[in-house]
Amino acid sequence: MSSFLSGLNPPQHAAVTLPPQHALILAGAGSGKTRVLTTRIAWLIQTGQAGPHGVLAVTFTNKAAKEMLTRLSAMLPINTRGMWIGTFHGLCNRLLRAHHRDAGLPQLFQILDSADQLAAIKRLLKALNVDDEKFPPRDIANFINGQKEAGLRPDAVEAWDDYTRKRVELYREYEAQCLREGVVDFAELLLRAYELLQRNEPIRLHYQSRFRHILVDEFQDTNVLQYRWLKLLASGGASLFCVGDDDQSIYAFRGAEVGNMRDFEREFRVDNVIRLEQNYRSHGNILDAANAIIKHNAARLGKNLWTDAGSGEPIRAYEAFNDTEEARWIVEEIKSLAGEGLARREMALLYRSNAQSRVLEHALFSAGLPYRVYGGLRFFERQEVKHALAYLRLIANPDDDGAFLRVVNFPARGIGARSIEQLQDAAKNAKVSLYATAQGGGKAAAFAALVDKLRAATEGLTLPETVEQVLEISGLRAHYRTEKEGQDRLANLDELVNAAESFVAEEGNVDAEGEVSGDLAAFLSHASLEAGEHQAGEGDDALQLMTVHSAKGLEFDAVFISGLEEGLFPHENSVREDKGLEEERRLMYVAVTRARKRLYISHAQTRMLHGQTRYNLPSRFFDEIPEGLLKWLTPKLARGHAAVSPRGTSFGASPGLTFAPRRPSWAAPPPAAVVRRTAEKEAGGLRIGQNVQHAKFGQGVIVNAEGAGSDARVQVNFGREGVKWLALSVAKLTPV
DNA sequence: CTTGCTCGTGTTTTT
DNA sequence: CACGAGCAAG
Repeated sequence: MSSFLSGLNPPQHAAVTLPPQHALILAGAGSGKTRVLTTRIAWLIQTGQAGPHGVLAVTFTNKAAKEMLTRLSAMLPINTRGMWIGTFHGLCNRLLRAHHRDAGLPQLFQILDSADQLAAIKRLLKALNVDDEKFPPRDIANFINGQKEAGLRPDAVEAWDDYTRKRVELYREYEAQCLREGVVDFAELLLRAYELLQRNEPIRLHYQSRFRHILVDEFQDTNVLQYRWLKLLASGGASLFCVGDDDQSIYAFRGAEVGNMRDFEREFRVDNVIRLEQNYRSHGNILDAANAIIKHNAARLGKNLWTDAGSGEPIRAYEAFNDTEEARWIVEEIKSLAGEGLARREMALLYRSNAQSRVLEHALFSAGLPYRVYGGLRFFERQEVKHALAYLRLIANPDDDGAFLRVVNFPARGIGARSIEQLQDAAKNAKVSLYATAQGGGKAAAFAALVDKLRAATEGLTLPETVEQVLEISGLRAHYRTEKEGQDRLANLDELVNAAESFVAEEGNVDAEGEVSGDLAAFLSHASLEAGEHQAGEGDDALQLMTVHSAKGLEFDAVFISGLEEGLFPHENSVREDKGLEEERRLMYVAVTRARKRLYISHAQTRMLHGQTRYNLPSRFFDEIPEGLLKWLTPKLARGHAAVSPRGTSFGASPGLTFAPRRPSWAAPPPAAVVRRTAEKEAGGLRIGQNVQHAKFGQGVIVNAEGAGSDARVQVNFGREGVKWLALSVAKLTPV
């Protein structure tokens, strides 16, 4: 019958053609998860079991949602416009726009991204005279988001100590401020949409009877509130089809609850748990390594990936002297892969944290290798773009104090800190917005008039024209034209006009009503929710750089995982938390399973971090990969626990001897300054950077030293055992 | 009011 | 190192 069913393997076929009922699909990496999801939707529609508008499909990223829509329209001759396929945040936004009155929101409410939220909290603390040392804005933001993700409003939060009571009070004040200004943050989108459905029976019944089939992608990433949201929608008799992989749960830090998978199975009495374990992506060695790594985790639902592809190449491992040298090696390997005919866009360079991209980018840039960085500062997060958006937000909603403050004096128009403070006091007393207060008089009145002028001048214009007018009238263009480093910023402002153009041109973005104000609101939502992955050069053949987190869901022929060091990956902050290490390991699992044919893993002995040199041990993840799968490209130095150094002198035979630098012959010599610094820190014959063995703590690396003679002490980083100060006269340290 | 400087502090991952 | 906050001079 349907051609799109052919080619599915038995479990995939079973999942796609399951009769309408609750189902949990445990889909391993590369097992055809997205294909199953989209084919399921196509099958439901083609067999007449559902109409396009009776399906709700939820993803976590815009990329995944877009992918699903693309594949769906390739399979079925239907118009996917108007189908409810999107991210949790996107769908909730849609829901709240449609029912803004019932949700208690202004029609043109604005969405705060995390940076906007942080700024709003800082502003709140200042207004309430709260000490931001005692209550760091970041912590407050985390606290508020955490409560919202658990579905708790301030009244519902239990506070047992003064500190928490104060934070709850701030939460309450923050809510009031947001409501006053007509803005909502990310978590608020979800909570408010949930409450709307919960409290408003007609609306709830409407959507419950409309969506008979609810499909969820990356179910392991759902938080408590998202799961409740799904349950609420499904409680009218719809069937919930959840696809997930507990081994790829890497968002616990932002509230994701893997336990939702077990809860779902129990609460919905799911008797259809289907496992997709055949991997179509990676060669055998890569898959074996991934399986071996994830086996070290205790809390798993259990699943073992297999492939009928050959074992392929071994995994290449490399030990670099420092981060720069690691980057240099990666560049060489990439050049040679390109020489073999591999496209650059099929190669990815992954790292644990964004800060690591600098060194790598530098090396790539010097080598003239085209590359593209994902994440980092995105288009809609750039300051000049945010300024422009702030003006647009003020047109849509002049009560948006956050937007007001951002641009009231940008470009500079003589409204300084003092005037703003007065304005804020007046606004607070009158309980109105800054814009309303500004209309009173003074220099600020000129700004309020500017906002009015913008609104009048853009009345009836199309969205791109509106943006164009705002850039001119606000003086942003003029400002950046005079600034010497303003060329890139000007280009970005032009790009914003383009973005508005393509936004309008894109199918489904313009509502049937077609009002400009509606367009503007939709565009601003788009800017907040989709911070702008569409960057220039998307189609170019460029090497892909990104964090492991943002690599989830992607695949490449060749993958480099860099910076595999204790403290970095696994990250030191995670090792302290009890469930943290398992999440790091899942992260490693995700990283490894991105590779189709070639996998390269590397670490550096020393690395610059926070402006100082850090000495890290190789990551434990090296040890968790069976040796037979690895091919070390560097001599086996002091690696692993039983390693024996090929060079150097036995400490016991000649105590007090200064050892030869551990720097291998193939590495470039360190700069003179480093040598000098090293010499200064010499103590008891051991050097900073020296690897040592301790009877109890195992292997470590000396990171600091002080004293001399019998008082000599060294500080040793034992990796997972921690960093310790040891007296040389007492501790037995053997160089390795 | 603006600009430019110093100082101190700090980063895991993101919809 | 790099950014933000805080302060002194134009």
